[in-house]
Amino acid sequence: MEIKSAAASLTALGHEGRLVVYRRLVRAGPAGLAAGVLAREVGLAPNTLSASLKVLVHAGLVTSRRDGRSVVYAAAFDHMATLIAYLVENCCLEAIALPSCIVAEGMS
Amino acid sequence: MEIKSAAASLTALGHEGRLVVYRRLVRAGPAGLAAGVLAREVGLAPNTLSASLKVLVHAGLVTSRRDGRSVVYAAAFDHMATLIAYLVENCCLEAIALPSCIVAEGMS
DNA sequence: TCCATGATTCAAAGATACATGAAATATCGA
DNA sequence: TCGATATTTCATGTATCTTTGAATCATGGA
Repeated sequence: MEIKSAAASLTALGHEGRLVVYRRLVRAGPAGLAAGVLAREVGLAPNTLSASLKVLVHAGLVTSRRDGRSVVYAAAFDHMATLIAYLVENCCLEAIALPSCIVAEGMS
Repeated sequence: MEIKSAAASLTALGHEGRLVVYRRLVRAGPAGLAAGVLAREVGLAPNTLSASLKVLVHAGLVTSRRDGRSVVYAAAFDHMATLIAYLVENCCLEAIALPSCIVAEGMS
């Protein structure tokens, strides 16, 4: 992962509202959640949530697909795994031996 | 780690300039680096760097101590370990079994 | 086709963040 | 104390972010 992508991902998550949204999507698992359901659950206006999701999708942390009238959003677990690996490799002490532990057994 | 602290840390790192600064401090290890040296190495004006360091310190990611005429900054490795643990616990799939691997062997 | 539902886009306003020159503060040595 | 070095603070202008109401777009059913 390049530094620009890492910074974009960190910025996207560095907003309490978006972090709440992302965490809710993580709990929803790969099946994801429709935008409307998500809006009700996290207590955001539909347009506000749409803006937050746009940032998360643009950063690569979330994917979307249309399902009938709904648009279903899901956490991109592989992207988060890559981000965590970046932090471990670049932002930790003596981290050379760790990534395999995280990436291999971790998430995705 | 609380969500507010996590968001603040992610925001602090979600800025390419600050991420570069933080990575340089990580490479410097626990001994840290003086502000002036850091400014020269990352190519930032002293006052600009000072502002970036202020954000990182406020987020808890970096510590500072005065050493003579210099102020030495160092990465707070334990804080980063906590942040990574937060991401693994809250933002990953089936992460229940993982944190010990990271926190125990990881960094700090 | 027409309507209802689900979601996004647009525009505008207010709030924050960013970088920078100039000034101020802190420390040390002469 | 005086000057030099190291760093921070302040003030400023600019840019970006965030939210929200209103309008628009997309889909499916009658």
